[in-house]
Amino acid sequence: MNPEIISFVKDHFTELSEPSLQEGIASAGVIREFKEGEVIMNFGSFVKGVPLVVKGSIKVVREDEEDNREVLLYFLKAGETCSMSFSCCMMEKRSDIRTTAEDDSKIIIIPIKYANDWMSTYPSWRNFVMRSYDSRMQELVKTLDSIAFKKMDERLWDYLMKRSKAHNAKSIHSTHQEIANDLNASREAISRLLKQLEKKGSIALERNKIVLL
Amino acid sequence: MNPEIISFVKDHFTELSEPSLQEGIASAGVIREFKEGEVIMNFGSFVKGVPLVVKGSIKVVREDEEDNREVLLYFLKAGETCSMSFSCCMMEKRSDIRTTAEDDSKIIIIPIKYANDWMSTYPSWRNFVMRSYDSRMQELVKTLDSIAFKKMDERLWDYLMKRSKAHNAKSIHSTHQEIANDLNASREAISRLLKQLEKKGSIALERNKIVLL
DNA sequence: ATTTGAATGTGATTTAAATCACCGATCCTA
DNA sequence: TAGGATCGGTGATTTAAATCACATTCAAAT
Repeated sequence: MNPEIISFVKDHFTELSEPSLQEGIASAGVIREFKEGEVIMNFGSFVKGVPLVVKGSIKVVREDEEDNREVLLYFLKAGETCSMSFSCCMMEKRSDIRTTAEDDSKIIIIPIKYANDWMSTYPSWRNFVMRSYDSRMQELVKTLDSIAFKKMDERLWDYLMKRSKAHNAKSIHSTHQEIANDLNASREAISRLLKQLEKKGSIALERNKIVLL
Repeated sequence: MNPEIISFVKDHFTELSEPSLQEGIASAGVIREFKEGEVIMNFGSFVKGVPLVVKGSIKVVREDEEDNREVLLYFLKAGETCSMSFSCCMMEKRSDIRTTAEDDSKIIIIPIKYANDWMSTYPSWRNFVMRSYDSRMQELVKTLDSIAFKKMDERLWDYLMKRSKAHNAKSIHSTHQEIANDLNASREAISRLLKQLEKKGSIALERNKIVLL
């Protein structure tokens, strides 16, 4: 039983307000920390538990079956959980996603057994899980929209906004190539569009860094 | 209490095997039928219950916020449920999708209250719901992959396969324009690609109809 | 301080698909 | 059966982005 966990839950998961559930999380949960860039879970690995993010920002991507190209699914920040992982461990199947820490991050891992039991015992847990499924689903559909309908310039802008939100900072630390990968675009196209944004005065470009204005 | 429902459940939802759950579904559920092309649920409407598909094929699409373009999300067939609807009614919010009957279809509607209660009482129901969330999620991600990585010819072929599977038939009854809408492409492009497929001997083209060979 | 490799900038070319502009064929209905 | 509407076919043009081919800039290591 880890009292630190209780305060994390109170801070970031207000919905999970039953004291006995909070105690359950504090007893069953394990805190894990990841450095920026560190891979939390890779393709093909078994998921040992449900992750509750308490600090930082997690990037969730999926790898294409044929090629080894990636699709960015979404970012997770404090107060959120990964529904994909959730269903993975419910179904006891291998992960088809990869999660990496975008920033230094802290996560509470809830072993499957508890996550599952609580679905019947705690309405608030059940609700939390359902709500989280729902919002992940919404995210996915929005991403779909975006890829289907929008042109690169708008997608890039949306992406910069999303990342800035996930980090809660106005500067984004990565190379044009990395951004191009996330958007499934060419590095040149991204460089040119970023230049345009810079000319418009929306951003400032530095090496390995983009500052939103 | 409707004995017809029990047999539908036994036939198509084998996972839901507890007799008391089956009886619950038979008591609480309402059978609704829809003709081909009929709109089952529209954008913005409140979702009154969870739909279990027992016959036919349901098309689930989402409308873009800005333009009024549509994205095809997936097809549902007998034995499946719409997670989107599920979360909609759990959250008691308006639908952001539209579902239409692709074929003449039959659906059992489970009122929210029961669908929700059963989450705690019946592990098999809970599992069914979770599994369904999972597979819808998978579908979405696959669609995402497809839009992000594949070229029109391949997407078209996948689409034809998917529709043929959903209908369980080797002929597809729609116009090139309708297919173009689903794939978010131009009618001309689809016509040309279909012609190519015909030349390769994969399909035969008729007015309003495509036959897979 | 010089090298070396990664990050970025930029022009030229190619490509998939959208768009535009029209055609004829087929169906429906008055 | 005549006439409009819908469906499908096809060429020409335009467009967004990928790709190719470099040049430049920067930062860190030798």
